[in-house]
Amino acid sequence: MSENMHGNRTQVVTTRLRQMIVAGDLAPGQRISEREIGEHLDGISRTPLREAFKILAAEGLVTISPNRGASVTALSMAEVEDTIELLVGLEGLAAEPACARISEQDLAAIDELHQRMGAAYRAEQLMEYFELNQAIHQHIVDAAGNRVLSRVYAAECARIRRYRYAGNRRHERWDRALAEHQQILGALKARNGSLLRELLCAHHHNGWQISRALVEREFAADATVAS
Amino acid sequence: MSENMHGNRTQVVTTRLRQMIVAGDLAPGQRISEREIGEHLDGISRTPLREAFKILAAEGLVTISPNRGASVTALSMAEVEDTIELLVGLEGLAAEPACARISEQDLAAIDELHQRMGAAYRAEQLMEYFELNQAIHQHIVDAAGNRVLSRVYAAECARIRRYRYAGNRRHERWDRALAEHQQILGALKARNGSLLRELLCAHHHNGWQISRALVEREFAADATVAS
DNA sequence: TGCCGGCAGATTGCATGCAATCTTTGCCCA
DNA sequence: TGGGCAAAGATTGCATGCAATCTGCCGGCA
Repeated sequence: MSENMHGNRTQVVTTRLRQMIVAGDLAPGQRISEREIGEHLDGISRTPLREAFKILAAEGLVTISPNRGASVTALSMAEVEDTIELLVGLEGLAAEPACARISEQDLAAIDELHQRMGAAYRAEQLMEYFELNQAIHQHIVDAAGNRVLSRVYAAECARIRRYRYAGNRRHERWDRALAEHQQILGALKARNGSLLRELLCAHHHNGWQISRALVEREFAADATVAS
Repeated sequence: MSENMHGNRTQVVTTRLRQMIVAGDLAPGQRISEREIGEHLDGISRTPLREAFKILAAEGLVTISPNRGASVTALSMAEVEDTIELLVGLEGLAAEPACARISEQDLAAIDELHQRMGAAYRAEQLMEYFELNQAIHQHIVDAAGNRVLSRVYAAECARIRRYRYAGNRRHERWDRALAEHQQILGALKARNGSLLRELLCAHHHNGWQISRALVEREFAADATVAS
């Protein structure tokens, strides 16, 4: 099956490492030894691995220290908050054009995601719920039709994904978040840009208030491990 | 002086290549052969070069095609416009917090940049004027105190720097731009965030109207070369 | 003349070897 | 016993070699 493997080892390991970091399989701050991870990933050699590290470093997912190699980037609380503030701002920028430009087809697609998120909520499937939630927000941003905005939004989401996920472990807020999403969808369908912007902003504000404590606890745990 | 060169070749060539691309020494679309550029840059070997390419690709400055190597990313007009729209949006996001948080020291620093930009205008030094202009906008964004916002803004600026520069070749608008900057500085000093946001938005809108034709001509020229 | 197949040169993708640097261990001495 | 130093082992940084792929050219054929 995998006979012809010339030309995409770097690509493959970059994607796998990115997934592992974003999903939290590798803990923040954890050192990644070239040889060690290489043997763990199909016995890949060091060259494509090193290239993957450089890419992920440019994305902010790993940090490279000279002569000391790569480690999973450990963000500070301040950095996570700055990033979330930016993400909210970006969604705000997307709101008006998204309302103006979104197609019926994309509206239906988001609607379906919303339905599936509701199902995940009822089944109490955390991961599924979380990913659908993220997907909905990404789709709204995409609807604005600005490729660069979409790319930046996706990249910054990935960078802090692990931390936000930690902040969603408790589902106390899920029902309220669902209701807010319902409103958001309504504003989008009504093509009311300014309302959509306010709803999105409030949605994140509410969400972050709850998540924050959990994320802080996560930070404390990481600090313990790291010491 | 440069005896001990172990451990930063990748870093060095990445920086040099980035400068060359951003400044336009390498034309958009131009293929970059590993061996060729390696010999041109101190006879560096291919390994650090390839790592540099991966980094610059992640930044969007070069494009890597499988088995065909790296080339300077050639942006479409739409991509440049999307990026500028995003940059304006980001400045808009920065306006309020910048007004709220900027220190007298940073205000003075921006003021000095503004003075120097005026001097460059009178001396008709295009490059100097352009760079000071960019620096002022970056400082305003930085003043908002959101590191992530600053980083994203800087990265996207770099990506389209070459195109914007092309749009500034004519200095018909320089005097008006200077006057607008004066107003912008005033709003910042008065800590009037909403006014600052509007001024910034109008400033870019005006500027882009003028630049656009020149950038389009540049595109036409590039297309001719590329064909 | 125009098109297609295939061969040769060039180029990229990856593995590996060597040198420089870092880390750890263990010894010596106070 | 504790601190400091040195040497060995481990790890990264880079150069280079080889295999896979691409590009361009040339001859053959319709």
